[in-house]
Amino acid sequence: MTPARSRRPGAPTRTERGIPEATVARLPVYLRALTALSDSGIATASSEDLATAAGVNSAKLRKDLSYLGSYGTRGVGYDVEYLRYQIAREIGVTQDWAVVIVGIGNLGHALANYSGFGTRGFRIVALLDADPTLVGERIGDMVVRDFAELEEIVAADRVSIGVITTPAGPAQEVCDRLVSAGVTSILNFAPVVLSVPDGVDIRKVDLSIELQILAYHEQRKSGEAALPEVPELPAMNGVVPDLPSVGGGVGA
Amino acid sequence: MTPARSRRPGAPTRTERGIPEATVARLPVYLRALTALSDSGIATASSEDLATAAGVNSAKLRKDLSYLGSYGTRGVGYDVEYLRYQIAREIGVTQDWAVVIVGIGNLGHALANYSGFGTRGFRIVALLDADPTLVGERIGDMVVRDFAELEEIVAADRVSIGVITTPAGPAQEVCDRLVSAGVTSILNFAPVVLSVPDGVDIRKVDLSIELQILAYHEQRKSGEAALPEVPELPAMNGVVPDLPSVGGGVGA
DNA sequence: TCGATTTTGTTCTCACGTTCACAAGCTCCT
DNA sequence: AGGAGCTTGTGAACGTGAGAACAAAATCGA
Repeated sequence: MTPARSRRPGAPTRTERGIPEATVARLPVYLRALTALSDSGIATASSEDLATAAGVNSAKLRKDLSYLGSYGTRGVGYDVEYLRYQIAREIGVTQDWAVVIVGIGNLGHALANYSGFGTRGFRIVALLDADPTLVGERIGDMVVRDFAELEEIVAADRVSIGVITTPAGPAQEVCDRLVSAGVTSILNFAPVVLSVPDGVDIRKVDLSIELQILAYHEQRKSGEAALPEVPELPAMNGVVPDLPSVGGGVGA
Repeated sequence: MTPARSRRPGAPTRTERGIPEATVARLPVYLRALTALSDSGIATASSEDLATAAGVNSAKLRKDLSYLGSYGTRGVGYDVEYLRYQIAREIGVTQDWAVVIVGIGNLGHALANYSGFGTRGFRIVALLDADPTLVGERIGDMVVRDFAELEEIVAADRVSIGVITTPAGPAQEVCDRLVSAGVTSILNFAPVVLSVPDGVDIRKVDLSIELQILAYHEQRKSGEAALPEVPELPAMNGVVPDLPSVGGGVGA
């Protein structure tokens, strides 16, 4: 029936021109590596060179790039400038994305000052906070505005990306406001699980989770199998060894 | 030959009591969810309740927990306090981990002020910077010290975790110093790929990469298939459309 | 022009991760 | 005491990701 239904059993389920998520997450790394090579005046690089610069192995890199198209030349390698442009275009950083930052505490401050937001392609159009004592403060060449102006700003500047740097408490409410104002991508630094409707993308950066993952591995390095030995079922209805309020961090 | 070599073909390759990496990354999330439930005075929770609080599905949660042992009760659920303690112990946050932060720019500042480092279990023992104009500055109840004192501090306080918040330039050098001083886990905020010897764990938090991943998905939302159309092979040895220095961000 | 050399693009296989579905086990009610 | 009703723990199926390996294509030298 379907003319060329070449869905082999083991083939990754991707929509037409869709790129696997794992690959998407690596494209920015390749982009940065290419930029570094370009700045060093290198015009052509093999997959091996690129892979080394990006910290992955070359087979993976070649496979990743193959999802974008055939941009290399066999026997030669990749043209650095050309590949850089193709990846940038695929990611979407050839155009500018308007970004708002909500929650101007320590972290919001740091991000606002982050020079050029680390990478071009993103333009901070507003710093917002609900605290009246913060509104009006100058940070770099921007002024903190009232969170109430959110909808207006999003509409005026076609903002599609919001960054949440509030404490955990108000984060969900802020998130809901962002979504209903029209923001469809959110980067969340607050230590909570946010729920968003379909169609809205959300990514999370969580400091204390990263540290805890490191701690897990650290624990099995020093003193192999030296977990604090504890009775297996000591206290189903009684006392549990004292535990400082781990994991509950609600502060920003 | 080998007595009980029960390596079934499809079984995940894990060493004795080793937990899959994907599961380890979720344990801190469960820990936080349990703490929230505990703070609400809830003593018992089903896998469904927990899964909702943690933002995952219940089958995954149950499987994750099963790697730790059988801590639930069929027909009832999990004792919140007890499970919380077991996870905390497994991760290693029942003990204190000494942490140094290197690079007291905007971000380092923010992390230093991060109340209780978001989560107990981690204790910042030093803020370090090589810039003499920063050394001596007070941040909260700490004073910025000279990076040259690193080795001394690591040895004195048994520091095993280092956080790098320098610009990209000095990051590898800082990393090398940390490693040779005895630090075996590193959390890197600098936008570079760091190389470390075996036995040292490294995790990376990269703001601009997160934004670029969001941009990728954003691009295929608005204007489906509306990638800027560009000739497929226009400029192997010629001009490439102008591209601001994307991905090269070296600022902190 | 032809073969040697290099390096990409792709196929194949295996490992890992997620989800379904259900038996095992616990509690509670009759 | 026994059965009904939940909920866990896990076996099995499925989907995604990683890496080895190789055929296809391009360059270069003779």
